[in-house]
Order: sequence, then structure tokens, then C-alpha cells
Amino acid sequence: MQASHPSWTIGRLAKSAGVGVETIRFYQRKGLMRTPARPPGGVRRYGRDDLERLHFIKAAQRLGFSLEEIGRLLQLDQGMQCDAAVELAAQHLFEVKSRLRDLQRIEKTLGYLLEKCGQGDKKVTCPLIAALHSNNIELS
Amino acid sequence: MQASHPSWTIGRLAKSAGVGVETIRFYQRKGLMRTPARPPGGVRRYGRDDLERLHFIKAAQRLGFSLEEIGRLLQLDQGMQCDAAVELAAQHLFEVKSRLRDLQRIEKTLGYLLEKCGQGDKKVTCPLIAALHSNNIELS
DNA sequence: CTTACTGCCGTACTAATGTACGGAGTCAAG
DNA sequence: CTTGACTCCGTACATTAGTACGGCAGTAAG
Repeated sequence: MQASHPSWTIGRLAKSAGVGVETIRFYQRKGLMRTPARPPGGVRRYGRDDLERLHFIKAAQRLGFSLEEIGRLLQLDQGMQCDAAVELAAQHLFEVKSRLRDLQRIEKTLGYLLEKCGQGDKKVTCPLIAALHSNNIELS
Repeated sequence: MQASHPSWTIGRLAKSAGVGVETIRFYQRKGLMRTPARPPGGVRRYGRDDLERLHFIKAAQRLGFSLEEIGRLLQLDQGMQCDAAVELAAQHLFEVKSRLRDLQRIEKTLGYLLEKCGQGDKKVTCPLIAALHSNNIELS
């Protein structure tokens, strides 16, 4: 059970999915997409399965999964191993939370410094530049 | 007014700053660090200024500035243009906030899906995998 | 003076995610 | 049957922030 009626060319598949042709080829090289057999003297054809797989990849990308992680999710997909998928996603969520904390720290510090810059303290030195020189930006 | 007493080799400068020698050379190629003149038949020497500049770069990196942005901050530093620095940092903060929103959306969705996976709904299909197939993960 | 470590310099490679290009083959419309 | 668009394939390039390597020169210690 592979393609329903694999009748699209790579260009039409790309267009349907809203990606570039080169992107599909790239995914094929990465093993994320199959490369259909090429009929002698013809052109490869793609079907609904391939389109759905592209949707899957894009959906996972919107959740911040890397292509490498997506590859593993797709493997699991074959064997419907929910536990393994959960483990992968939980690890990913952990990293997301970590990046989130980093960005929040940055937002806070930067916001504080910009506020300070907007208060005329800049007569002598720019507080922002001064802070970058000061060796300890980590304000509480 | 450049170096106080430029007496360190690149290796000692790198060690003081906690970066690799190659990193310093890389910054030199990028124009973020000066390349001191090489005395005939000798070796380049670095001083306190260079160390401070490395600290500046690392501090800015901790705030998420790219090397390209840091280069511009360093230019401004010469002319003590607070307004320009503020503009740069405000733009950066804007992007930080945007990435923050993305990550928060991801955290929320992923957390929701993982919760769903932990509730026995997985008998038939893994809710996580199913969601990735479903074309609309954006749950409110 | 020799040995071992650094410095210097240019180039290549890494990871991630594609994007671009050139030449040859194939397909569909007129 | 010709023409123009599209496919195929391999390779190179883009970006960001470095890291690694190889060969040659200078330097510090024994």
C-alpha cells in the first residue's frame, strides 16, 4: 500500500505542499521522503502519501523539531510506538523550555537596559554600551 | 592610545578570555578584533584592550546579539552614539520577543499533546503522531 | 643547539536547512 | 516535429559561529 494513484510530478507535489522542488530532493537525500522508482525513460511520480508526509514534516517543524528528530518520528510512525514518540517530544519540550528561559532572561536584561537608556543617563556614557563593558550584566 | 603594554601572545589572550585561539583569529577576519602589527621577525602582541574587547563581545553574545550586530555596536562604541545603540538593541529586543512568542506557542502545544498522550488515549493512535498528521495543530 | 611548544597563515570542514546552477533527458502543446 | 517547460543529477553556494589541519617560522628551556 503505497501511493493512491501516484500521478504528480515533483513540481506539482512541491506546489501542492508549498515548498520548493529542491527542498523535496533535499528531504529525499536526508531519507525523510522516499524516492519513487523511475520508469524507464520516464519521470518519477508522486502521490497523496508523499503530500501527507510533507505536511507531517512541516507540522513537526512548526513545533520546532529538527529534521533529524522528524526523521525519528517518522520511523516511529511506522510502528505506532507512542511511548517512544512521547519520549522524543518530552526531550524536545525540555529543550524548548530551556531556550525559553534564556530568551526571557535576555528580554528582561535588554528591556531594563533600554529603559535606563531612555532616562537621560546617557549624557556621559550609554548605559547599554557601558553594561556590555562591565563584566556583569546579569542583573539579579 | 591603544594597548597598555601589549605583552600577551594570542594564546595567552585566548586563555585569559576563555576562548580558543582560532576564535580570536576568526573575530579578526570578521573585523571584530584588531590584528596588531607584527614586529619584523617576531610575534604579534596583545594587551588589556584586546581582552576587554573580547569581554564585550561575549557579554553581547549572552544577550543574543549576532556577531554582525556586535560589530555594529563596536563601531558605535567608538563614537558614543547612544541613540544608535538603542535603536539596534530595540530591534534586537523585538526579535527576541517574537522568538519568545513562537517558543511559548510551541511549549503550550507540545505540553498539551504530551498530556493527551499520558491519558491512555493512545490505545488506537498516538495523539502526538495523529496531531502531526492532522493539518491543524494550532489549538486555540 | 636541539627539542618541544607556540604562533602564523591559508584552507577546509562542521552543523542545519535549504537554495542555486548547469547540462542532459523527457513531456506536452501547437 | 519543434519549442518551451519541466525533471534529473551532481555539485556548489548561503548562513552563522566557529573548529581543525598542515606546514613553516619563531621562541623558550635544557
